[in-house]
Amino acid sequence: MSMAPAQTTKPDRPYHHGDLRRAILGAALDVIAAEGPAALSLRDLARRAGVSHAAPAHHFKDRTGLLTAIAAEGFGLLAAALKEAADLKDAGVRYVRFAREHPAHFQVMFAPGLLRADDLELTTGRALATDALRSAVSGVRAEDFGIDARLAGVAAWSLAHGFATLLLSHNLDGPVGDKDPEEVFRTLATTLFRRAGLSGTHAASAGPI
Amino acid sequence: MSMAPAQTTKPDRPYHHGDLRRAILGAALDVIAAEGPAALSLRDLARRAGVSHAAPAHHFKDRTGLLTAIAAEGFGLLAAALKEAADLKDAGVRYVRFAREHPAHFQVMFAPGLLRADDLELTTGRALATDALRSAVSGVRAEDFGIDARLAGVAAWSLAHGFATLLLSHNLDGPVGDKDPEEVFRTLATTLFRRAGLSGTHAASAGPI
DNA sequence: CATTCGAACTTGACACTGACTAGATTGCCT
DNA sequence: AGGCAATCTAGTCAGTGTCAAGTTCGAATG
Repeated sequence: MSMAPAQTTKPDRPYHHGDLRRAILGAALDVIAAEGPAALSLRDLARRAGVSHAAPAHHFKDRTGLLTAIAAEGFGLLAAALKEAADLKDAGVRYVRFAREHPAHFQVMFAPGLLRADDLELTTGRALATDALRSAVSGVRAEDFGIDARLAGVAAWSLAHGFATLLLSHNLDGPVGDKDPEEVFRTLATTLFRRAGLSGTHAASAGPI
Repeated sequence: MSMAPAQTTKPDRPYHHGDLRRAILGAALDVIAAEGPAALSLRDLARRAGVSHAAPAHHFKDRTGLLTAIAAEGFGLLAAALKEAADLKDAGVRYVRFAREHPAHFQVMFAPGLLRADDLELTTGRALATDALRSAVSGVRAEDFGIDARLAGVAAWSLAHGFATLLLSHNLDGPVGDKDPEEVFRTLATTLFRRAGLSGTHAASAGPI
């Protein structure tokens, strides 16, 4: 939201913006959160930052590059959030919280058609996040669940991802109402995973990471 | 571009295309399934159908109208598929199958930023689908599940939607591998919902949360 | 301190897109 | 047949992403 159009009398950023990359990213996140990735325009972002229309292209090669940078940053943030999860259920709650706190990142992260799939920062960020997710699942023992632990991870991920996605697309406004979504999800996950032996209480032997 | 005789070579569609609306829809579904909704261009669709660049605008007012029509059609198809579900788990399997068989519809249906929210066909289609989903959940009894039946619906929908979404975005290529996704989901749903009393058969009641 | 050098940014241009308008063509209906 | 409404064409306008070439500035180098 930087309101400074750099209108002269700005000795520290007369020509160079100073932190244009961050300014563009921030504006892009605002637009995406409000109107979706489709409504994003590089020229509009440049206008908001008070720079010329082609300035963004110097920091992000093109539109896809900007989206890819956002997705990579999102995976990094998600990995950091998941890394501190106590157990699988907590990881799910953190997943939902991440989607609510960073809706723009979340949307872009799972829109592969908008990203440069072979980007280095993106792939490493994604690897970090999947590692964090995998370690959260590591506390699950196959005999407790009845199926492959990998499948338990798929189940947990699907539940959290579906809940987060439906939440962001306003498809749960009715059922969830004004209740705290994270609390609703916690109830859901507890009920579904409890009797399946995934409550995480007795699986403390396998620490995180 | 094209000179005088233009398309010709098509005796059965000299001036009027015959079924341009369906042709545009079909081409749009192909493009979306292959490259996502962002890569969709009305002019490109017109080119594929061999008509002028403004012809699609008569059938769908604008780009948003086209996407909205696709979403409405998708909700209708989904409602039809869910209506024949035997129980909640079967409904989930059908949900996943729908996403795999109609990936373009599925993507657009849950991208509210691309749609005209107050469109009549869209809202009625969505109502049909949610009714079908609700009736699939109606077999669930609260005392069997430990929580509100409405929340059971949210859980089931989240699981199926998350699985389908991750599948379409190629995030489950590793875990699922070459196995049949619907079979994997059936296993997942069975394991998660069995002990929670949602298998479709009556299950033993148990203590609350 | 002066020079150079490269990164950050600007300017200008091109092809493309969605949206709008007016007009041409066609099939259908009475 | 005549007319009418749906269908499609053709032209235009503003907006967009991207490329190429210039311009400005900070900082390292001599």
